[in-house]
Amino acid sequence: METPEGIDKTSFEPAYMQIANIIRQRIAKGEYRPGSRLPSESELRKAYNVSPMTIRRSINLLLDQGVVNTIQGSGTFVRPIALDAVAFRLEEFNRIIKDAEQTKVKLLEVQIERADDVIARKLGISQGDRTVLLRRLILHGMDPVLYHKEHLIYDPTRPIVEAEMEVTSLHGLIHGTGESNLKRGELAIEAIVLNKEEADLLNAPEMLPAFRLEHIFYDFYDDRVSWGRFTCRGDRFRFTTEIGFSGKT
Amino acid sequence: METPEGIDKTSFEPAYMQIANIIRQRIAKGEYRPGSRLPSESELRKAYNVSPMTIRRSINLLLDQGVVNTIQGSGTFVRPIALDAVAFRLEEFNRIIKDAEQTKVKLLEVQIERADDVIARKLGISQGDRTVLLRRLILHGMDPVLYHKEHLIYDPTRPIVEAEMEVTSLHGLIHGTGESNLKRGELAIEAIVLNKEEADLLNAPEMLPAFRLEHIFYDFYDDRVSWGRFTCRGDRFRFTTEIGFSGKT
DNA sequence: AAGTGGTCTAGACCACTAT
DNA sequence: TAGTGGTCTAGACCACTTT
Repeated sequence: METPEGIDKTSFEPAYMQIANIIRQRIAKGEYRPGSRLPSESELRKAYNVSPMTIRRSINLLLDQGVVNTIQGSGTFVRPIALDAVAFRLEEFNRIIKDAEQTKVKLLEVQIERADDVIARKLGISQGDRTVLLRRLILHGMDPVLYHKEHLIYDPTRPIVEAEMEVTSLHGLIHGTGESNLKRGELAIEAIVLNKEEADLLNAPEMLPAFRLEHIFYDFYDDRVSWGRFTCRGDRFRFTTEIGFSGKT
Repeated sequence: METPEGIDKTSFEPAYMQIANIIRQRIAKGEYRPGSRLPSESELRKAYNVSPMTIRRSINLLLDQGVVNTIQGSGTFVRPIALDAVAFRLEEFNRIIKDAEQTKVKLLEVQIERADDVIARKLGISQGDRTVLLRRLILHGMDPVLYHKEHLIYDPTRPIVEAEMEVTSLHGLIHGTGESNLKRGELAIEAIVLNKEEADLLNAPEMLPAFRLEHIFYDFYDDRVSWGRFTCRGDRFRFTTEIGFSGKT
């Protein structure tokens, strides 16, 4: 039995969130151990003096966050930390850009180019078809941090300037502002060493370890629109994340 | 106004999930466009003939999945795809291991070692303190795919075998089975080139681009327990993910 | 049979936004 | 002021697991 732990019903923070946070903190403190069963929903309901649906939402929150596991008819269990739950977010990657005033995008090249075999295959078009080649350098202060090379399928009905604004305006793409004609995308991160072109632009030694983020975007007809790659120095960047029970949201 | 779109209340799939899926499919079809407003909750409630809480759960689901955005008092809006929502999951990394029968873990070394300056700093102990060094090779068939080097803080009250089983049993760690004394961890992915030790073990050329996954784990006293790194060939592995509206869950 | 999680109802009240 | 999302109640019924 729990002490009717005080949740503040007048607070800005909704009850279900307060309860979820309290439970998470109790796990972090070691009161509820990984692998063990939480008090049942009806016990929790009495302890916090709320309705079933509210306790349900708390548990659902913790479930979504991967903090607990539920087995119907059996109970709710604290989930031990596991590597297969780990996710690396691209936010980190974007902090470079988010900086705003410090960050400038330099357009190195905009050009119509005939697709070679690689580009044709990646974009699902025929060799020799026209594409728009875009090359950009993202600078942080005077420092080049990100090199972006992208091929758009050339659409004669859409002027290049507009295509550039809409599809590849970095800010829009990264932070998802405004309307978009893109339905979905596929992304991949590779470990590489810089080639000469990339090394020159990033002001780095050739053969330096680096990350390459490859992307393909599709429109609402499921046709490919763009293929491209971001490259960044491996010695100036790492993807980081945390798992487990840290107390707060 | 919507046609009272049929949701099957006798189905295995709960109503709130059916509705969320229908809405997601409508977005994928282009019926609801990115940036535009969804029908209001009361409209949806009438259209699907369910109670407010049920429609609420559907919207909450889509919210959690990053499919929509809500603005109180204004409406629910379809979220344009954005790179800052992208997450790369380590599942991919683990598929290598999950394969089970094909996969074998070869323990190369277990040894007590005095901490040098790097290890001491990483584990928050003093130089010269004892640690347990573990070196493992994960093989897929005959093929070495992953090299793991880990340092545990030496705990004289816990025999090495047990420490090895508990803290670093790879299966437990990765899939989160059983009980665990680990509270949280910090992880980072670096782009590197293989050093001689790694190249030899992974049967790869030195200087090959590679990923390194560094990890630190903490116990419930917030003391560091283990520091280690997984290394894998960059030419045999990439992290992949998708964003956007693909229709299904 | 008793206890557990899972879904759902039909309202209520509140906070916020648009007009 | 009317419409929107956000929270919450107090029950009901179901499916499942444990004993």
